[in-house]
Amino acid sequence: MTSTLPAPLSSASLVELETELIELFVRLAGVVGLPRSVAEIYGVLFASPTPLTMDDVIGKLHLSRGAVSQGLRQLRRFGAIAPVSVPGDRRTYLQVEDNLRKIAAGFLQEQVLPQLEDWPQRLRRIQDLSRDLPASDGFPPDRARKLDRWHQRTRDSIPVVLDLIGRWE
Amino acid sequence: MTSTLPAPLSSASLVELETELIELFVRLAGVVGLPRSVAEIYGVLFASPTPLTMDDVIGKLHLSRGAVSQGLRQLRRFGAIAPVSVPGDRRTYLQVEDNLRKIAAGFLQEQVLPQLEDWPQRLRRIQDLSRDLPASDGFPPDRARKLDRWHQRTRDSIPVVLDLIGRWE
DNA sequence: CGTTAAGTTCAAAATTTCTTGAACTCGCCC
DNA sequence: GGGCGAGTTCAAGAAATTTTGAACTTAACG
Repeated sequence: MTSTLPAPLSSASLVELETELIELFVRLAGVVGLPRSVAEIYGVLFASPTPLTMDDVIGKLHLSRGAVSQGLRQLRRFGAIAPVSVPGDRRTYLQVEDNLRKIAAGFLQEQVLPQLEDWPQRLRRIQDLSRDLPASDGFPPDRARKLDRWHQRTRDSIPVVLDLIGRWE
Repeated sequence: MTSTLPAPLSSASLVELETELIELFVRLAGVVGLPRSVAEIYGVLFASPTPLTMDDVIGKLHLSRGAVSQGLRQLRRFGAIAPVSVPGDRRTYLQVEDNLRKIAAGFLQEQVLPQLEDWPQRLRRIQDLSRDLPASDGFPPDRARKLDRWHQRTRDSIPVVLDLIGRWE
């Protein structure tokens, strides 16, 4: 166990269980397009029964301080980890969130929705252009309508999916 | 409109509508981690009322023959486009699939599920390791169980999600 | 205040991923 | 069979992404 409060500066390497967990999360991260380092960090924190400091994490992985700092930021951004403070200790301890619904919701909110934000304007523009076009030149008008539906249905589905995931743990 | 049957070798560039559609799909591709070129190809095909040949696509995009060939392969692999043959014409024409359910299903099947395939073995291994570990050394056993549930729920949810999407178009 | 430790930032290096283009395969037609 | 056009492959190059590490910021403490 690493980092009791006076911080033993442990640089213990990974035990096999940690390695396996990390490998699992690395695969998962691949699916959603997150870098390996982020998965490794999450894996280390997931394997630990107690919150760890940044230096604990660095000690366990072959990653620089900078990489860990940025990885932690990403994980915090979508709520996959939470900072914990311990009175009388300057350092910030990191604790995993292991409620998948919360993580998924954060991920959607922070990494997916921003990408879909300007769809309405773009779709309107596409509708306009397709109307102004010589009908013979043939962008099929049902395609424009179809895109609209894709957008609406995507937006409508997100809460449903979150609700679905919400029934999980 | 490009490529009537005797193939006019048109190298027309993109009209604005095409540019806008492509930009839309490029964003979408970003969300699911597909390269820009794949999105561009899909955009060109989506904009066209009739199926196009590979050379039509090359003529419209700044992409080499090789890149287009590989991009088309990816799109075919998960059913986002379909090859069409025209009697008396050696070339293969490409037609978009614009049914989102089919595309999503193909994508899950080909790009996501393979990544989750070995979870059962990995999870069993993790369970074993965590049992063999000094309990004091503290991988919380509920975490191992939680991972199991993540896996089960993920598998169970895929059909539900596909069904949800299935109600769309 | 000045010192120090924790954590962040960012330009440059390393790595990974994508694209190019020329060589190759395949099947059709004469 | 030989030639040709359509399409694929893959090693090398280009581009994008990730990581490093040293300089910087911030805030706690004496």
